[in-house]
Amino acid sequence: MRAERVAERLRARGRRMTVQRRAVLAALRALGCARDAEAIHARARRVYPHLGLVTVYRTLDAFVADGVAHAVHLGDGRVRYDLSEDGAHHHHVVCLRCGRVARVDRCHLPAPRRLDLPRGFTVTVHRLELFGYCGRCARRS
Amino acid sequence: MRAERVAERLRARGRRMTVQRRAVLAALRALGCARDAEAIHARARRVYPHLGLVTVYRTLDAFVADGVAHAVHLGDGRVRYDLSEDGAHHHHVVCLRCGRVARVDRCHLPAPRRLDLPRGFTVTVHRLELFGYCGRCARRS
DNA sequence: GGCTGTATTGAAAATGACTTTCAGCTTCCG
DNA sequence: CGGAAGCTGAAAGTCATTTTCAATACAGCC
Repeated sequence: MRAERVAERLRARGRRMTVQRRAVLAALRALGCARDAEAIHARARRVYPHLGLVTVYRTLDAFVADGVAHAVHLGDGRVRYDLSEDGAHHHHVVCLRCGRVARVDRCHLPAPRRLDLPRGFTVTVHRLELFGYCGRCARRS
Repeated sequence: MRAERVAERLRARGRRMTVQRRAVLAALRALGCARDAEAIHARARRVYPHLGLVTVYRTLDAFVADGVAHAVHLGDGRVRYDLSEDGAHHHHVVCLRCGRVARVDRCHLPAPRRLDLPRGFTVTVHRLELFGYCGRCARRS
């Protein structure tokens, strides 16, 4: 998603596009897969060195609320973020040894109506995270 | 899993069974689906009122390490726990409105070899969480 | 049934990932 | 351009969880 497209989305919700937010956007784009606020902060500072970590948190919240990014929860107590790409819902595989995270592009979950859910429940979103070993770590262990 | 079976598992790893751990085990059994440390603490105190929250955290860690319980991550910044039942791997559905959590018993994920993973990756575990609305909340919104 | 080495416990303090507060600054609608 | 409303950074605050530490209690061994 280009900066101007993101700016539009933000404005549509009464938010503003700022230098800081552009820096965070650039960092998200540059880093790629599921990075946490600190990594994003560090990277964004290359573009805008005065950027505060607090601003990164606030920007990421805004991005998620407006559908520009989405949060990834790997269960290690910190939230990671991915830029939303149009239509491409995806998941992640995490190496249990080195922590590397990679994308899994196709979503293999059966349609919600085919899951046998407890009575009454309707499913609108799901999260799937895979854990295992990357090639390099598998060879070593 | 009965208390004595749990005691064996703990001892097999050089750990001990204590009154406190029995209380946590009873609480896990009584509460059922995916409850957090605080809820478990509150419940376990009915049996052993002096029980400290710290002990609950430590006990849950031990249980998870020894396969007596497992952690459930719903992405709200606190970890929940389920007692392990023999063989029954399951997932959860969470109501986005009232927060109710229910079990989804069958696991619908294709076999790992049928997932197209990034090259080199091997998957050993996965986590799947579903989100949507329970019958009561769906009716109201 | 005691002894004893070591795991376990609870209280208090520490940690770490966020969140809030607040005064000053910046966007952007008009 | 003007100014209301959104944003920013620093410092302080939350909150779930972890660590520290001295006292206690399991459990294998006489």
